[in-house]
Amino acid sequence: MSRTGPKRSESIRLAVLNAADDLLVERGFDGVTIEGIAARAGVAKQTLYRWWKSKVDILLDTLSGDAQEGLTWQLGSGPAEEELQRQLRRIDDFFHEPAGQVLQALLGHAQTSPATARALREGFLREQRERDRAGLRAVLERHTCRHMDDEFVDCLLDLLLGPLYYRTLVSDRAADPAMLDATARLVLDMAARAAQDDHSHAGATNGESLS
Amino acid sequence: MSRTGPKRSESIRLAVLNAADDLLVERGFDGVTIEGIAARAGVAKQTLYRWWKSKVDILLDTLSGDAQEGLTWQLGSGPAEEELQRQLRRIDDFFHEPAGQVLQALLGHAQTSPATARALREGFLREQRERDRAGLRAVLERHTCRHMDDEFVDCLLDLLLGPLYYRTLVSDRAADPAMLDATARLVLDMAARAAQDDHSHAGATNGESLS
Amino acid sequence: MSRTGPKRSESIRLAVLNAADDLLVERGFDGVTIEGIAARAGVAKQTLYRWWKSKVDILLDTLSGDAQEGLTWQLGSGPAEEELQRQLRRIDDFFHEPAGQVLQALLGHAQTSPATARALREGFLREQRERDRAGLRAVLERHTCRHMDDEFVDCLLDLLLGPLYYRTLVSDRAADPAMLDATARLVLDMAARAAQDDHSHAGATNGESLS
Amino acid sequence: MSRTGPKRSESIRLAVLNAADDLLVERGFDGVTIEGIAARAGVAKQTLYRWWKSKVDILLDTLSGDAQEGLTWQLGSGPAEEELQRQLRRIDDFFHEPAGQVLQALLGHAQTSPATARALREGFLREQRERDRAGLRAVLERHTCRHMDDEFVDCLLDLLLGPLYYRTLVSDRAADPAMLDATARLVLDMAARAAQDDHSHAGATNGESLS
DNA sequence: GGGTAACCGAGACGGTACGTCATGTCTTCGC
DNA sequence: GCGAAGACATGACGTACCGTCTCGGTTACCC
Repeated sequence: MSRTGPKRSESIRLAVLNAADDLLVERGFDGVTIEGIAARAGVAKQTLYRWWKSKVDILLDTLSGDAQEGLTWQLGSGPAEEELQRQLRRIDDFFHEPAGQVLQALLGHAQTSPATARALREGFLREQRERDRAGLRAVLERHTCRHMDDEFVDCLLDLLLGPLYYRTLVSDRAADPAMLDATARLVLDMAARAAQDDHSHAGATNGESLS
Repeated sequence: MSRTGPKRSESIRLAVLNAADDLLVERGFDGVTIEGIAARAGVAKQTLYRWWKSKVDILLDTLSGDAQEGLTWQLGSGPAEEELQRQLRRIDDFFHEPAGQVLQALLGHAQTSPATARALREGFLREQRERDRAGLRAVLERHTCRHMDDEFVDCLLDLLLGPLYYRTLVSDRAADPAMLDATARLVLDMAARAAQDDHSHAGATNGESLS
Repeated sequence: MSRTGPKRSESIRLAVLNAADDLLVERGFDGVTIEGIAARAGVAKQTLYRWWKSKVDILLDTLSGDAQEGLTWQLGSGPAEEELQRQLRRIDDFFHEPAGQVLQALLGHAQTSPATARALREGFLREQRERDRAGLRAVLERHTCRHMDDEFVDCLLDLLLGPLYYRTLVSDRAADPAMLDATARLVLDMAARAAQDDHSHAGATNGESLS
Repeated sequence: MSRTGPKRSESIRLAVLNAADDLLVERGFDGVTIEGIAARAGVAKQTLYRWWKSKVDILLDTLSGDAQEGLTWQLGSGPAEEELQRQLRRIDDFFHEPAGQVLQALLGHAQTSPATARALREGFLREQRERDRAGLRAVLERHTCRHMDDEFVDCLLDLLLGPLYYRTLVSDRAADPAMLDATARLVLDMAARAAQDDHSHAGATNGESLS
């Protein structure tokens, strides 16, 4: 006894996501309004409220489509250091694309909106963390010929991504290629060192392996 | 031709800053409104507009007073590693205080407001960077017995602070003490390595010294 | 070339009329909405639009069924004055029944909606006027033993019903029995007087017979 | 400790009342919307909500200014019958003026809105009743040389005005001059008769004097 | 009995107006 | 003449219905 009646219009969904995206790029986060999206998408406000809880919800929806590809690890066969550097540059580039600006705006809003923070972290950021973990692990394991457990990879990810995000979100100084390269190298060094320590205590916890 | 009449009331200024601070903690950034501040401070809206350009301007004003102390380097005589770790923990703690929440909120708003970004960076963040640079340089120079030029210290600062800010702003996972310690150690390692390289090419640029 | 398929459901029609009636009594005219009727009757909006043009149309439909009986003249064999008084009280009672509230609401709406006014007058009110005319004429002719022409009866009807409707629609003071009785008596007096005049000029127009 | 700040703008008040009046005449009661009034008066919605509770409240406000004059008794020195007839015609004319349409619309709305009904009756209608009572009493007392108590005059007012209002609100047949004249005469007759009865029982109640 | 209409519930959709809230400017008055 | 109180135009908010439309599912008639 499934429900009857017309089905949700996919074309409307896309029009809305595009309108939101466009407005964000053109006018910034505060320039994105429900009324503006509705007007630009040629859609009734009620239609927005029917399918999304808020404008943040709409922007989150644009992320799932657009951001994935821009942040995916494209692994090659080069040296580990190059691979990491390449990925850092991809992330840096991503923040200059529309999808990246959406992410940046949402990260900004998340600082003051617990609901946004929660939604972002449990949704996009969790998935992205998984992609990043897999990507970094692949690089590290090929580099060190060792298995890396999740906690350790997570920690290295923080070290790897932290400086780049810091510059992007806090300093807004263009991410310095040299600094990115240094970051990549430090992380590899640390992984290598940990791998050596691994001979004796394989199952070492994150905390111990760092000390 | 100096102006006459009553002078700006300092007590009003403080009442306003406190009201803004309180509202931010209680209701978040969007809960801070000009009208709300005026009502809570028992002050007319026009008085706010007379002395501040916007609510962001008010919050920036609270930073200058409150945030400085919370983020100042309190140098001791311990090993460099401990000094850095201590400072990282201080920063981490700071973000849980009201002043830290103001900074976090402003950083968030800066993601989508160029005006806020500019004001924040040219004001508070620039000064804070100077304090951080001086603090870190002092630790490093005592540790390595070498002079460090600004660009290099800046780069190390990004590496030192990046992961902590990343966790705070992006992941919101409580900053892991082990990770903070690892960060501190990596930065010291890198500084030490650079100091050794320094024998031959003292004036090396940032980029070269990292390669 | 007769059509095929299921026929209009009478049970739905009744459910709709009842729902409309109930809503009107419970929530007043503005509380009667197409959506509300549909929901309460367990019916799709489209079904309403298929059979009725508007909510006013629905309410008009309830009148034809319910109001007729409440306003019918039940002639007895008593003195004319009592007959008229009885009928005035029946009308007064009617306005306190649900059907009477529907009529009152529609009369109200008709003040500002030409379409409603037209529909009401060409439908229910015209029929009611005919019933009233027949009823009053019967009473008067038995009382005066004279034929009354339509125009004169209509005029007397206005005099008879006017004060009651005025109180109901304008003053909302409970219709005073004494006033109703006085009204009835005045109308009879006037009819009697007109009947005397009638000896000489039988075909006198309404206007003349009143002067 | 009186309040300070700018005072309510009278020009805005008038602009609003005029806009409401105009819209009512042009587009009918449902065509009068808060947004429409605001737009036409060149005023913010908030300003309307500041001073009036609803659009009905605005229309009620227009009545106090405009309707008074149109419905005032202008007593002359002619025979009582002429005086009453003249007043009835004035009322009839009034309903074709804008102010009369406002009253008609509000009377209509009052049928289904207890709040409107209450406001209208406790405000405009009560005052109008007092004017009418004074006017009719003046005519009757000059005519009969007797004092009339309020209840009796009220009752005669219902008889006098009822047919006219009935035609206006219910039938919408143009008010027939002959009928108006007959109404006036009947009321005078009744007053005269009551005046004769008055010799014996001066303080008779309304009910008794009618029986 | 199988088409073939129409009926019917459900509800998506573009709209209009609602009443509320905060904005930033302007005006008035009291100290 | 400063500063409070607050009126004002503006514009987005989220809600409620409007009237139209598109779906499936279900009758009921007709061949």
